[in-house]
Amino acid sequence: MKEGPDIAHIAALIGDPARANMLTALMSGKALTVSELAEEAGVTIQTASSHLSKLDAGGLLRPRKQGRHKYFALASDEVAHVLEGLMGLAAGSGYLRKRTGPRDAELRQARVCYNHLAGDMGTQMFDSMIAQGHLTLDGEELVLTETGTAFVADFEIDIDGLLRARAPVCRECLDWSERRSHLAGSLGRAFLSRFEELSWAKRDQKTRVIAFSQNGAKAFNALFPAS
Amino acid sequence: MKEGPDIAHIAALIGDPARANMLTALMSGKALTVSELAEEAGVTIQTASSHLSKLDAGGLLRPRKQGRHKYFALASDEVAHVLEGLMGLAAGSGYLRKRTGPRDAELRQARVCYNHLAGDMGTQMFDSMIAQGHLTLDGEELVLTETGTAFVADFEIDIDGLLRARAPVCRECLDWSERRSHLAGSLGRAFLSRFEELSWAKRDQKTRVIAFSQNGAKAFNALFPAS
DNA sequence: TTCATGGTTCGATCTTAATCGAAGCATTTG
DNA sequence: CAAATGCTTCGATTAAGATCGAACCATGAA
Repeated sequence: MKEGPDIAHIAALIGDPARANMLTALMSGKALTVSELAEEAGVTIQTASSHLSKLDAGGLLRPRKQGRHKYFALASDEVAHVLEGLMGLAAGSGYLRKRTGPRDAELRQARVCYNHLAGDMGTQMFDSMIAQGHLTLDGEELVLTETGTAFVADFEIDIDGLLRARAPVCRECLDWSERRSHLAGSLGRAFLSRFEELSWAKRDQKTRVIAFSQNGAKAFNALFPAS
Repeated sequence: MKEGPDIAHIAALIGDPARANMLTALMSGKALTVSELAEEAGVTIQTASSHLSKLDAGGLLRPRKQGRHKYFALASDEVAHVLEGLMGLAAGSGYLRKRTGPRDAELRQARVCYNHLAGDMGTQMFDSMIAQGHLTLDGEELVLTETGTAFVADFEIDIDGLLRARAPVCRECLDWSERRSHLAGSLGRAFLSRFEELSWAKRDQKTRVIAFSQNGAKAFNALFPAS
């Protein structure tokens, strides 16, 4: 009589108010730090840490370390889907949660992050490459597919040179404004310098802002269409 | 911080092992009495009664009194849908209550999910109907096409009656074992009872297994060929 | 190096709620 | 009517786990 998945364990994970608040906050799709999630849930950081490791052990979260921060996001669409279903059951009409307020508009749109493109356009490029099948997530590792390699070569980036070098070619980097992934690694850097080479974009050395020309932005959007 | 639907409360309801067992038992679609559910959950009748009134208060159940018996069934397709989703998450993270045995294989192949067909054969039926153009996905919504209506009527299902009723006819339901959609809604239920009517299949009353006869399976495969 | 910051681990406390015995209703049957 | 059955309510016990202070670890900055 006791066959099948242990639904009680998973439901109990979601069933604690503090954890439910955290999960709800993560429904935005953004990754949040431990302290931010503690704040959202209204508990201390120790408590939040304990909750988050439980949620992680239950497979509901996808943690990523970056520097001395630890970011958490929902593990998959399925998790979000179940949470949505639960909200429906809870007879939910409009549930609104405050989003991170808009900061400096230019910095948010496009800026330099370790020599690669970050900000709104960075995440757009990343998402688009995933959607087009140029990049794919193999577990924790980000890999360039066959079509991706062709795509990059077509853009006149010396992909063979990058591959020969020992540095990691593709890396995910979490965006501080968007809280979503963008492309880092040697390929990320190559893309940015190619944009500059083509005069699509120009960096401001003092502010980290990247200014795209009108034509550059148009070309960029053609190459990396937003879904 | 108390605005919006209280997902923690409803998840906590599902999160107790005894209650989860009861809900899982009700996934068969049958209405069960308090004592049967107590047996299923492995608790005394008093305890079961307490659990059931909580589940009812949470809107997860639909109780019906009949003489001195009280029957409980799941409140809606949505509830069943969320439960299946939770099973998917639990199965994905490897939290199985029991290891995969012979019974498990049967469950994967064909089982009852709130009175409709789930498991391998459920997804096969769903995929086949999509492939044949009987069903189509209009955005988020699943709709029965013109040829689909004819197909269903041809199978001697009272489609007009279903359409007149207010309940949703076609719904997607995500399968926890297959991780794919199968057909739910009143049409899904009609199909399963028609299979039983034709003696193609028979449900096991204790488990959720659906056993197809040899001829039944043959006829099923002819009607819903796997791509 | 030292300091500051973000996160984790440990231990003790305390709240919540699951559980069941016993008694109380309600309905059917004899 | 009384007896039997199915379920609910009450109360006391008990076990689980949420919480936070304090100490600790790791990373980045000065």
